[in-house]
Amino acid sequence: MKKTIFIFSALVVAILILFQLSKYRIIVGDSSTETIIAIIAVIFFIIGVVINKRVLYNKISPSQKINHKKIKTLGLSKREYEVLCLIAMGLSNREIAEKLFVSESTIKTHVSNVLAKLDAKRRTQAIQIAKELEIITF
Amino acid sequence: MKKTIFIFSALVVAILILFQLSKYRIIVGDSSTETIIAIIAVIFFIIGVVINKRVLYNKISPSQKINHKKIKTLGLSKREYEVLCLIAMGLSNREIAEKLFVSESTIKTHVSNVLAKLDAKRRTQAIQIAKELEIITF
DNA sequence: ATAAATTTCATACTTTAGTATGAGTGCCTT
DNA sequence: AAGGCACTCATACTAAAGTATGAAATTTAT
Repeated sequence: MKKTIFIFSALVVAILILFQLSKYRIIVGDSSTETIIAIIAVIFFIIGVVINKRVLYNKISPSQKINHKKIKTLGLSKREYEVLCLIAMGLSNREIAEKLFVSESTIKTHVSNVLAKLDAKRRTQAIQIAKELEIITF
Repeated sequence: MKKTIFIFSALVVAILILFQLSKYRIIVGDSSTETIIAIIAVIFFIIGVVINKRVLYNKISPSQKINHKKIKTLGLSKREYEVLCLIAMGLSNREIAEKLFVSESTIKTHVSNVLAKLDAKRRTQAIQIAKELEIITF
């Protein structure tokens, strides 16, 4: 947020400088009006692109970012969340167990807890719910 | 593609008209230079935003659109694809059966076919693969 | 340091999921 | 009309997934 304010302030200053510069040059007459207008046009075109990219990025990115607060609200532990991510990657309980160097029954316990906390009946439903809650990415 | 060409042509024409107009007005002197520069700046700013939005849209949208060609390539039938979508929504075989008014064994057959065609071992893996192949949306 | 939470594991069981096989029906195409 | 394809269904399995309970070890917090 601080970055945005800084960038916008810098932009405003740049614009003011540009206007003064263009005014001075026109009066002095050491450059043609068309050139100055063209430069301003290009600069504002670029500003438009940059600002729009920033706005669109903020619109799109939230759905791709993980909501850490919600994970805490749900009471998901570190390990449980880890298991949830591996479920979403399409791994079986055995594969998850091997990946985390624990027994399959441990994973089953974690999965059961995850399902209960997400209020899901199946792991496929858990994936769907976790996605809607923005606690996992795709 | 035709639309893009048309819009760009229209933009170029608009720009040319603007330049001529500004030149004329400056000579005639019925408007201040700052005003004209400001108008041009605003217009180019808007053009920058619009063009950037168009470019970004084309970059983002492909990942959100369904690749119908790939569905055909995989040999997925209408019904099988339907079942795949319901799997991705987190439904169980029984729930899918109820939703499509067929028996659970029918769904099992479809699921088996889907898994074979997607080269998946589990339904969760099928979701992941289908997503990567861009045949389902999230 | 002690309580609370997390992680681990096991056993026993129930429920889904997934496979294999065979078969009937309807639709479209050649 | 006959063959191919998609859809349907059933039976009989095997393999996972998920539940319940209890318990020990470890970590974290108060």
